[in-house]
Amino acid sequence: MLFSIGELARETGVKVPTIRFYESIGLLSEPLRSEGGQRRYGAEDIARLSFIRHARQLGFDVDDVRELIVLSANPDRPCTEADEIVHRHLREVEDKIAKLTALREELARMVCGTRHGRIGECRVIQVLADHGQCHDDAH
Amino acid sequence: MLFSIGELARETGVKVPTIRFYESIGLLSEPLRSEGGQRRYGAEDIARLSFIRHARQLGFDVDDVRELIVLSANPDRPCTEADEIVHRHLREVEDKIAKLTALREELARMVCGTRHGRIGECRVIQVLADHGQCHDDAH
DNA sequence: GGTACAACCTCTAGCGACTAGAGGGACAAG
DNA sequence: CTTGTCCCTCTAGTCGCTAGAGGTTGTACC
Repeated sequence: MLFSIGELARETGVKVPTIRFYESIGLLSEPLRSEGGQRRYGAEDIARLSFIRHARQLGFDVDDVRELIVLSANPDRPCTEADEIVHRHLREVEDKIAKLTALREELARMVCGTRHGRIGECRVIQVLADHGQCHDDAH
Repeated sequence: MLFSIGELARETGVKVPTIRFYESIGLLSEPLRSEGGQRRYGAEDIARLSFIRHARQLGFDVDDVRELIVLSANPDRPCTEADEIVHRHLREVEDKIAKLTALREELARMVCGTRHGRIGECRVIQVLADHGQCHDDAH
């Protein structure tokens, strides 16, 4: 009926120290304890921690996760806030993709065509030393 | 002829505390000092710090930058090592793009179609609570 | 009941690459 | 000589964990 922290870790795929960490920052509430002081969890803890893990894997930061937990506990409130959080995060992800894509182009153009030159003629080093050789000023 | 740290910052676009930080981790060598103990830089410091800034903007980590600096100081050595660093970094960037793109799809599918529902029926919360609703197990 | 050993506990420190702030000294212009 | 801006060092904080030290509890087996 009650699990140890190790069992909870196995059930959810979240590492033991991470579970304790989540408790310390208030993402998980304090669990019951055994007589000897060890943490004891129930089924609802598995659900909550799985929720947290999933949100983290989707890239939400801890504050967003906190907010999403509060929202999920209030089924009657409107969906707009949750939507807002996801939309904002989606925009951030798209931003990152755009930046990384520009970066990829820059790096691809940087690579020495001739793999056997000397540093003196190496495009990599030249480009690094002279930003003017880049296509995109933004990076 | 010699610049203060603030002037170096203005020339290169690197913030003053960051310059001191780079010195502390050995990316920049220790500069001359004024009689009163303030840092004094020359033209070659601008070149080196610009090189560093550029490499950082391209996403190279500090260890890579360190290596690239050493390489750039040895024009006679072959280009292969520099090439290796850039290729490795390029692969990392491509990896990140792939992961973020998968994430974007997942998030896009998560967003509530109806913006005026309640949390109880909100896809966002449902998906978070149940990983089975995701297309991609990898995240 | 004893013993072994894995799993648990708390606490502190470290990662990367900065950034912020406190509390004070140096320098240039007027 | 004063004003004000810049500079100095040092410490601590950011984010989300992760690693390790040093000690305690729980459980399985004999």
